[in-house]
Amino acid sequence: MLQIQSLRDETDRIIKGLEKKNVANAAEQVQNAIRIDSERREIQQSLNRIQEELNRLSGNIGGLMKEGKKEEAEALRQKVAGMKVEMKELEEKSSASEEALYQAMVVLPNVAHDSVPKGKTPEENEVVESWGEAKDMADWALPHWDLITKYDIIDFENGNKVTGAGFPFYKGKGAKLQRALINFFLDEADKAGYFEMQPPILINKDSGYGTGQLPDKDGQMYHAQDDGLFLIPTAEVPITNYFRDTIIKESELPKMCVGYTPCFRREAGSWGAHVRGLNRLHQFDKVEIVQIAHPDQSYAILETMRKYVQGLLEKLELPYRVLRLCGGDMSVTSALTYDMEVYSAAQKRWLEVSSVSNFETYQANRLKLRAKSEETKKTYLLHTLNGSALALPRIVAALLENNQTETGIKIPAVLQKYTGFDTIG
RNA sequence: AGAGAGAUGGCAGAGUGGUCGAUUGCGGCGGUCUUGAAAACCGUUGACUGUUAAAGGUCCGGGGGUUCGAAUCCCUCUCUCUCUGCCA
Repeated sequence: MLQIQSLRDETDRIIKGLEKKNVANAAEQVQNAIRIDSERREIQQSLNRIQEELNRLSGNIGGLMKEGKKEEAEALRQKVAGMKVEMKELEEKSSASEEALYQAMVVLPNVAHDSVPKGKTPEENEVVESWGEAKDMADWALPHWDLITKYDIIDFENGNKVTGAGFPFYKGKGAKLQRALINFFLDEADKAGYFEMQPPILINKDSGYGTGQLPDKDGQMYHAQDDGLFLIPTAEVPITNYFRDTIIKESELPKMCVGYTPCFRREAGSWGAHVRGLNRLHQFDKVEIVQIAHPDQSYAILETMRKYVQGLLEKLELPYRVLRLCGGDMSVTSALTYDMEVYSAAQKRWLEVSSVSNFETYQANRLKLRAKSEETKKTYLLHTLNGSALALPRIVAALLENNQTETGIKIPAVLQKYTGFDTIG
């Protein structure tokens, strides 16, 4: 959630940033929130004055009682009881205006960073970098959904039977490849200074709210209703929420964490021909990096995070490009997002394998994730960032497709010590 | 899952209706002393809101209630601990 303070202080910048996110009537919405807020503060102030008076008189009653002046105390008590009606009214007004402000604020997405290109569709994303050769493949080259059947390493049929669509079994060398990738990603993150965590994969409502999945995107998460818990869509949720309601020492910044988890997404209404095979699943594995940063450092850190992810793709020898997402393709909570896409020659398309974002204070505001300044002793909101490093299924798809020969699939050199084999076939 | 106890500031731990936002200890920070450090002593040390700054207001697990007044009484939810049961 945005901070009302920044709507007041930087109205124009906020409106511009929201317009880039294609918010309809951004100026009106912002002005409306500011208006509600100033009404809210007025009500708050009258309420505070009444409370002050009431506190004072109540104290007086106590004093009179002690001195044994019963009649005076009784008279005062009746006067105060009358004031409570007025206070009750103000309290109701106050909470109504708080609710109105919340409603006005919660619908606003994060403000796009200056560098975010305008645009509505993925076609308007900006390619900022690319690496490797996106070459064509021979006629005999197969898409991964045929390769996994040919080598019997991933089994959708039995996943269908046991659970349902989008819940495959990984088998034999397919399972080993998954395990190898997870370990490779975790080891690399460790070397880069990330602190490894194994978070819970069920989260409560407060956590879903903290990182922005709730209140409105609960349809994307699996819900364990009896217990009020949700299966995580990404490790971002538990790891970022680990820092919820905390005040971090400036000397401990930035916090760098990495975690491997399965991820669960209902993906309601997003199925079609282009999501065959591993391109979209209900359950998949991902290694996620999260950083908590000082506001002055977050954009430099965002760059190091994306370079880190690019390094992983290079070690895996996968040709990729980096996109700076346009306002219309970014998530609600993000201020700037880079997507990493790997080229799949056999599918002749780019596959998104990682998304690295800076959320600035949008999540931190809900999380109450703050630091305390050494100098001014004041608390301030931190910036949260995260990125996939990396999501497994599309990496597997790209590895299978790009490294296939007529007789088998070659395992990239860096992975061989993890898999224990150099070919699937 | 059953029975009981409990939830207070970074931590420990007082406080059962009236200057309690909260005694005290530890820790942290500043200072005195010291060549330096330790010890000792003195001071300081929660968050949110509000204001130019103040004043003021809110917060003692969450929510609701009683009362002129609640950390303190009542209801409810959540969580923790101990014992019993069960079990990777």
